Amino acid sequence: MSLRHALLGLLAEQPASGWDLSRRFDDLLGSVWPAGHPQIYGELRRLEQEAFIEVESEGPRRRKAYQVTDLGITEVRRWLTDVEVDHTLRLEAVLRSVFFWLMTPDQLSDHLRREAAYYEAVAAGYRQLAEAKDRGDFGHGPQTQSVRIAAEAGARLNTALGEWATWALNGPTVDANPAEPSGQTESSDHR
Amino acid sequence: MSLRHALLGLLAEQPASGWDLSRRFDDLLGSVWPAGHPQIYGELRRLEQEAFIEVESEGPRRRKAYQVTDLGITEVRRWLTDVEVDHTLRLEAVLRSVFFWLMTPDQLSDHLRREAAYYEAVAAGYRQLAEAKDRGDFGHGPQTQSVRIAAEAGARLNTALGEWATWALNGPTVDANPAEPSGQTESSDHR
DNA sequence: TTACACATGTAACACGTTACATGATTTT
DNA sequence: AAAATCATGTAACGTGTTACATGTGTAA
Repeated sequence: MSLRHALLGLLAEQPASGWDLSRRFDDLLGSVWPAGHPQIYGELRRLEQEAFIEVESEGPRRRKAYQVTDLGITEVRRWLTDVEVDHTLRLEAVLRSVFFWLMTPDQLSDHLRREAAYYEAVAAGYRQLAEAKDRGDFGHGPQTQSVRIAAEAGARLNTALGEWATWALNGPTVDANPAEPSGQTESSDHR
Repeated sequence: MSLRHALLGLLAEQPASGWDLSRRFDDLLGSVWPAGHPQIYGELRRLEQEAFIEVESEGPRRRKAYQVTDLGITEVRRWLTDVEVDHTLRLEAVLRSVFFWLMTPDQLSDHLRREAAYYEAVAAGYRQLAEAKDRGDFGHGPQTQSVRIAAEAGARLNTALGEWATWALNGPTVDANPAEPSGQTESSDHR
């Protein structure tokens, strides 16, 4: 039940309509938490009923902007501090890897090359976003900083996946060294 | 619709019952693709109806072991080679980071420390598994090798997340260097 | 005036989780 | 004899996706 808290969190920044929120999910959050507009509108209706949000204004073409109530703010904060993080992750790419032995070597290397390229491109996108934030292109408010942290995750995760695909491509059996030379995390390693 | 293909893939290794498959998801795949037993039994029924699998044997306490049919093998292979990978990922931890600004500095650093510890522990587990595979504790068959690759992903991803949390803890603003200096790609997109 | 972006919603379906129910075999 | 584990399933619910439906304001 993260969607409702995500919506509350976004509304804590500034009032927004279902449309706006839908956009923000597509642009920003979509890559870690996809949400289609039907789900968003539905959740907004429920959040309003439960008094976590209220209509702030009504605009042109029947746009309705919502804002969080105090109750809503309290609720996001409670979620952030008191509710255990759900660490479940869903990664089809890794699931598939368990079945790589069913592919021919040619199919597999083709696949891995595509994957590596994909992840590197995505990682580059996040790195650009991170740099823009660091340059101050979006100000230096606390919200911007939070997004900066999220972008860092996007960069690091996709970089890791790209490197993983490349590693797998070069035949892990040939290369005898394990997952990461053991040891603790030094700052920026690899690459 | 990855569950059915995952089931076919697991059955391609060896015949197994719903119970066995449920266990393998819990132990092995659960961390990248969770599936409860009700879903598994349901999917098995459908797979049997569609002739992708068939009952191999019936054991004690009405255990039913299934095996893949040729049609089933063809279907997993088709999935692996012809169906685009769904790159959607779902990571509550990263979603939350967008709302870190709603937490007090104390709450946040406490949170990040826990997160870092969690990911490091999980990463260590995967590294152990990887080492065991490399030592040949499970033989050197192609299936083992695929699992080795999956374990590598688990190690790398969780290491990356642990490092991310540590990085975030040390105040990203203070540390001026971006996500990873390396190459810059032309105005890249992400999504 | 036509097309496009804005804006909201419903309905049907697919997927996933939790709770409940049942019973057989093995271990203590 | 009781408890634990093996083993399968149903029902209800919650979440997420796709397709469909509708209409408004703005720019070409």
